Amino acid sequence: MPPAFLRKLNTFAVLSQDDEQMLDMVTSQRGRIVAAREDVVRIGDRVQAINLIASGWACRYRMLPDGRRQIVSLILPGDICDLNIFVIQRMDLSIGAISEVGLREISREGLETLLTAHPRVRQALWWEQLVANSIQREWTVNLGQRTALERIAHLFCEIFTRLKLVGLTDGDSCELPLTQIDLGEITGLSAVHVNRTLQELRSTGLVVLRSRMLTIPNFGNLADAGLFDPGYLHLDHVGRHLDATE
Amino acid sequence: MPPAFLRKLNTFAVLSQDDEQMLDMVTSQRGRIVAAREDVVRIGDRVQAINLIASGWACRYRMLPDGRRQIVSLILPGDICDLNIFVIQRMDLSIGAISEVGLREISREGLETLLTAHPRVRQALWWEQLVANSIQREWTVNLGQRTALERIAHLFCEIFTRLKLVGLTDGDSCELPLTQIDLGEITGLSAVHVNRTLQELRSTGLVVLRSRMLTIPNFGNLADAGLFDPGYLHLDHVGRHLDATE
DNA sequence: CGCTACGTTGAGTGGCATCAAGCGCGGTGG
DNA sequence: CCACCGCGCTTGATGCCACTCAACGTAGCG
Repeated sequence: MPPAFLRKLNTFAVLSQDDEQMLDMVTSQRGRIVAAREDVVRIGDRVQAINLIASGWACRYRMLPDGRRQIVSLILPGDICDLNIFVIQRMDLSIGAISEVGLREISREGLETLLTAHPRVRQALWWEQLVANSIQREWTVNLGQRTALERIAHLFCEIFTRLKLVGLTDGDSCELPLTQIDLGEITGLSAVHVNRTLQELRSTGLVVLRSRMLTIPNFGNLADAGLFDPGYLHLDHVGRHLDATE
Repeated sequence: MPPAFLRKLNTFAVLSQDDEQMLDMVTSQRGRIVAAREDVVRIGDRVQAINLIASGWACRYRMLPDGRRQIVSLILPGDICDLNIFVIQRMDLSIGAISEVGLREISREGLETLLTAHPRVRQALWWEQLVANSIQREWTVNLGQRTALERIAHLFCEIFTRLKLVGLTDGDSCELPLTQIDLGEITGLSAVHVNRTLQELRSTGLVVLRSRMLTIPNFGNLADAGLFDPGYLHLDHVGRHLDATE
């Protein structure tokens, strides 16, 4: 199976073999492993390279002075940690590993080559950014307007859909390395209330959740419960060539 | 006084006279006026050009099927409605005018000229985007972690700071064309509770609010109340040349 | 086998929503 | 000119959703 990020970019533009080779070269120069619950980069760090998540889950988060913590976005396999970070000197928030994370680093020169000499890759990367922004806005809606149950249902729908895009689902199941505390910091709820809401989702058969594995027996039902409309993920754009692989 | 957007871009990069002339040309080709409470663009609309807000306030918002509405971001004078929208066919959310809005349209060709032939403008536009993303994340924190009073205090600090950047403050005052309903749809609170929270902010002297005018007698106090840390607005980057104008 | 992290459960509380009514003001038309 | 209306602001009463505090269960692990 192709790596997640290739699979993902390929859905946003039809890449040539040449494009893919260049991508492979640029992303296989340097990498590292970050243990679960460690920081990938910390707020204030000097920006060296762009990190691409090859495996594992990470998140962007911000702390308030009194210790409250908000996870502002999830970074799943194939996702890039902020392209536009190159115009910045220092990180303006921290990125933490949720599970063990495998990183690939993209150097400034490598990125510039991609952007200038590979227009289809450039297009795909623009899409990546656009979708990331759109997700960020949807989270605003989630936190501002939805009830606890809707928030969690919506989150699960989003996660499942994003993982499916990069081939990390298995039937109606996928991994879910988030603790209930994590879920609370994503949805703006207390861990206790997350627990009770999960029980409700379970008892109504909307989700099955055990040993870090999420199963969604009927996606439509969960989507209804979470008012999930996948439009903001812009899957409608997904490349024509997918017809061949699906 | 220079137009807001020029003033803003100039804080993100030092523009030459040539840069400014080109910007002026590109943005003065076409424009339109949108009345208060009308939509600037509607979800599903075909994307024609990039809109730049020359005057007035607008907002991006999303509706839920049952009528709930969330304002996901404020667009103030000098702000651009999504650069990366050119890779999209149709708008994925609506933009509404809060007060009467004066728009300038940037054509695809005009934008491409700017991005390729004017590196400093390109840099400034990247910054614009980066800051917009950062603001979006901060709103996630606001909705997820802060109390009603903190949310509104934080919002006021952000608005005042952003307006100050483009020269639209007057001492410790600025315009605030938002209704309490708008404030509720921004902060995820009911209009009734916004009202009561505003009274609390007023009675403690943190803000003065009357006839669409916001006054912040002591910015530090309000910032403390809202846990406002301006780092996410990246003002520290603001150009060296500002020394001359301030 | 104790430690730690995570999950679960119960009781009590409170922040914010909802419902409802009234007020003030500017706009509009008879 | 004034009655009328609509919109936004204000206030009170009531209730619920979600928080806090606290205790206990459970599983992985050194």
